[in-house]
Amino acid sequence: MAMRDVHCEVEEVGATPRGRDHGLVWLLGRAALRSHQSLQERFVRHGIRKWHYAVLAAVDEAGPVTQADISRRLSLDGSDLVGVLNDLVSAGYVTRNPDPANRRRNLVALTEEGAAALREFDVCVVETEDELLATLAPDERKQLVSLLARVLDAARPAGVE
Amino acid sequence: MAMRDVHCEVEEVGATPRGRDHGLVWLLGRAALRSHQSLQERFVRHGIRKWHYAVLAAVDEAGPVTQADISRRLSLDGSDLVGVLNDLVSAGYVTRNPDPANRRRNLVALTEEGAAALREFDVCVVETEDELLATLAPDERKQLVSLLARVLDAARPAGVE
DNA sequence: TACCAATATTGGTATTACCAACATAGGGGG
DNA sequence: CCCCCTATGTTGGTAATACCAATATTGGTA
Repeated sequence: MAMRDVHCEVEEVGATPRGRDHGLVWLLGRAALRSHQSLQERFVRHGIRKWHYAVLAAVDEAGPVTQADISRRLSLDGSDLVGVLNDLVSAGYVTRNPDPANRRRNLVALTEEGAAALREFDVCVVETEDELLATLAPDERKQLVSLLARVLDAARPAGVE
Repeated sequence: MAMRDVHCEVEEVGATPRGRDHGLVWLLGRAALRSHQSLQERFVRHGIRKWHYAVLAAVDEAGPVTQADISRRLSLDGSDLVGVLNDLVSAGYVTRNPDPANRRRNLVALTEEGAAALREFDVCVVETEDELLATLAPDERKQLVSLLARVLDAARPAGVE
């Protein structure tokens, strides 16, 4: 890795954050990593990963949708969605059929088994969140979620949903 | 991927979270991803990635330290640290010399250039955090950081630092 | 001395996010 | 109607990350 020479003058920065350990980006990254691992640990017992759950939930909430819709809604690359759907179809959790109105599109719909499985998987999410937020009071949980949602809205590129 | 059959009875779960979009794990993951990308975008102009910054900061704060110390302090795998240090040594940002007191260990120390570069890189972090937290009031920023730190402390396996 | 633990290093793997290319199909303007 | 442009789904590849296994060297210790 070729590191570029540092040539800028920096004598008046003064904004050096004392306690770099507590930077927001750092904390976000570690918290996300741990929560993700904790959730995946539960999902793996059901043979799924987080995107399987996210796609199931999206199809459940939006009714029969096209893959492009799911992709946009979840900010999941279309090519990655294909693999996830292959798994979900194999498991019998969703159906994927061409849209008769527009034969480019596939309509993805939740099956009975998919709906039942989704309720199972929801438990994993609830358990993980309870574990993570065990030390927080209920109003603090709401505060954290609210603050994170606002950060995400601000960081969103341009009016995506 | 072989998905296990869902056989458990779920009739009394009732904890299905309405608004799955707003689950903590989901929000954490997306926020971390976006903030990480925003930071990396700035770091890449200096030819570094986040671990280079983290290691530089750790060496700066802890004085000359062994690689094992850095590894534990940052929860960074020792093998990954080797590569990061190779880059930092090549760039002249740190020195890595055997500890005369214990020849298994390497002592990593910040150079003048490393210290100057670190101050440069700090600007990237400050800019990224300002961008992410632009919509939050100062006390909300502190609240978010505080809540995240508490979540992380709770999720920490066992007395690490 | 002989065994065990710590350290640094090499190499490999799995996951994730993303990108490029492509074939197919729709829609719209000439 | 034909041509162009876009949207869609699909395949394949890449970079970064996190982690794990094996090893050589060294320290400490029973």
